[in-house]
Amino acid sequence: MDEIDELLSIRAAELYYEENKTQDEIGQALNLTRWKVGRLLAQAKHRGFIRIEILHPRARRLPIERRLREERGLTDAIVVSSAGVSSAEELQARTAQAAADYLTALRPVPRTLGVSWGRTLFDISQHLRNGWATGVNVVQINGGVSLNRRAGTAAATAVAISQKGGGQATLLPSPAILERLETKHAIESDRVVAGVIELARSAEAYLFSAGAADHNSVHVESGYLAPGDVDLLVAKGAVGDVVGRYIDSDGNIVDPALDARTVGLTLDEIRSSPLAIAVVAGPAKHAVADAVVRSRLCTVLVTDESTALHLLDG
Amino acid sequence: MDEIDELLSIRAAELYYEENKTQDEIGQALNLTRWKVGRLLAQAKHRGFIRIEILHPRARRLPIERRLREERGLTDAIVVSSAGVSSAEELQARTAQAAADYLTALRPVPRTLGVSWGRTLFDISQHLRNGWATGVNVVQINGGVSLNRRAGTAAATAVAISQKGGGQATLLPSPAILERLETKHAIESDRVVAGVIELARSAEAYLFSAGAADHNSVHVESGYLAPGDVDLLVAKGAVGDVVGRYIDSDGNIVDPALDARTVGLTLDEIRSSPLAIAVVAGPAKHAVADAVVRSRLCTVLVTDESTALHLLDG
DNA sequence: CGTCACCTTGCTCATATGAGCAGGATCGCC
DNA sequence: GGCGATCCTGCTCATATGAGCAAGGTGACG
Repeated sequence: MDEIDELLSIRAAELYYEENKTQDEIGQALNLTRWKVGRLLAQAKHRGFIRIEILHPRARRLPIERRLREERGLTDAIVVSSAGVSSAEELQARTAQAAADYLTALRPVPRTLGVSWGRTLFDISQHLRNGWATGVNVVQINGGVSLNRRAGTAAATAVAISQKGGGQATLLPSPAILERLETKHAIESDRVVAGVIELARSAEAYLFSAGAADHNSVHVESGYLAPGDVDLLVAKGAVGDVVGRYIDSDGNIVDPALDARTVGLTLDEIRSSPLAIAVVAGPAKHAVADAVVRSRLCTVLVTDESTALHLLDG
Repeated sequence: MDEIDELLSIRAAELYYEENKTQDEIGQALNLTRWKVGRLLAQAKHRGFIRIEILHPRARRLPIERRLREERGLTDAIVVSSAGVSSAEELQARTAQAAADYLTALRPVPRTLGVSWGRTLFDISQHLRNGWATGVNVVQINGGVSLNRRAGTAAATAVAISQKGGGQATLLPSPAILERLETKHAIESDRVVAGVIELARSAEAYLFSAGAADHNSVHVESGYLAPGDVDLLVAKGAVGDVVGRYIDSDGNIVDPALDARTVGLTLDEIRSSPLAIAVVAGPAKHAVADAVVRSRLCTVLVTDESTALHLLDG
């Protein structure tokens, strides 16, 4: 295609897309046959001169979703558009909304849904509509009795999801991480706790997010880890955590001793589930998202466009 | 349009624009008739959810051009797209290219073209192709013997335009601004200078740019004005200059005394021309561009998208 | 509860567009 | 300059889309 044709294809595109002329009219205006105009427009599209964006908070990027499914072996992928996003909060909100939409549309409806907790999960619970399902019971899959004043968001999350879904919530009455291994064993042998974990193991689906390994982590905020602890984990290769368990870029546990003191389902238990929905968004979580997908921790990923593109780059 | 339809229109748009499905296929996928799908897509477009951009250095914004013609009374307007522009230089280059294109396509071909000088005009001269016209003579319309080492760009500009257009250049051998009024009168009464100005008055078309009233001005760079002089002009309301004459936002001469010492056509002489092409681009020139268009100094404007939108906002 | 105005829906029909093909131009190669 | 391969052009025909219309549904109001 020479320069003259390239220019013509731009003129044609202007008339077609901005002025809503027919290819025939454009042909008359530019002294071309309408077939030539059609070919010029096809060329312009093919060469990437035409960009079509859908500007809407609920817009998704289907081609990227397909690539994620095909190239990264996911059962399903939901990628929200970043077009026109102004703030990180907006991106988070869009992703949470998309996750809520996905849950709502999920068939068959899981009778029991295992959930983690955190900012993302809380947002999802808030975006779910009342009556999004009927009879969906929720069970926590990792410890989450918070040590600080924001105590209760973990519980509130599970309760909101279950109530809006017309079911019951079963909370895991345990801290996320215990200081001593013995305490962890003791708690796990508690009849109630053991029962909840057993129920969690039998859940038909899991819904969880991932945290970045930095000082903004909910584990730091909740007091389970000190900022210095996180630094140590990062030094050992941690990129983030899933259900409280810190992993490296290959999805392996970074610190087995710490992991042994963490209450909840193991990563392998989640990995073996036929339906594990991970919701991960934001630039800070690119690395964890990659680890989660690489190590097949999830079968379904809900994320934003730029995170998705990051996954596909690798 | 309720929320459910809005969402459907987004889903439909994704399938239509990103997945290239037919409206019929979309209908099957979403359980709608194809007519409903067509209406949803029309709604999505109408509501501004669909943005189509032409990404190309030569792309223009025809709807904005039309608005400029209709709302600001221009004979013609050329607006280059800002989509995908990374640097100010790129914007300047695009605009210069568009101006060169406009000149090349201009019919009837002007026998004599009056030009000003400056960075923009130089860029235009460089973007013109050899043989862009045959027999176009060029005459300078304002003084421009530069006082510094970059002397010669003014002359080079006029010569390049005329040579590539198969004609002769007539230079105005005078400084842009003189220090004393008497000197200005003396120069103007010089037979050669008077002849050139007479020729300039008879030009069939004018091509000029406008400068912002700031320290980057070519007048400062060339030594005709000191930075402090510009500050004074700004204090008097100057927004920029056209052919060396500083104007306020209404297009009026800001400093009559200074203006009297400026050699070249007057603004009214340019204003009375049936074809006066102004080329003005860049955020710094929004104010001058507005003054130029408001005071009808030009009949044709070549500019960039954001400047054009600025003009239409007022 | 009836009536009317308005909006939505699913259609028919005209138009716009894309696929595929045959003839003709263009180019490299000898 | 001859020859074949390739690309380009303008066509026919099938398909996709938008305009306009009549029927049905909805809601406001008496």
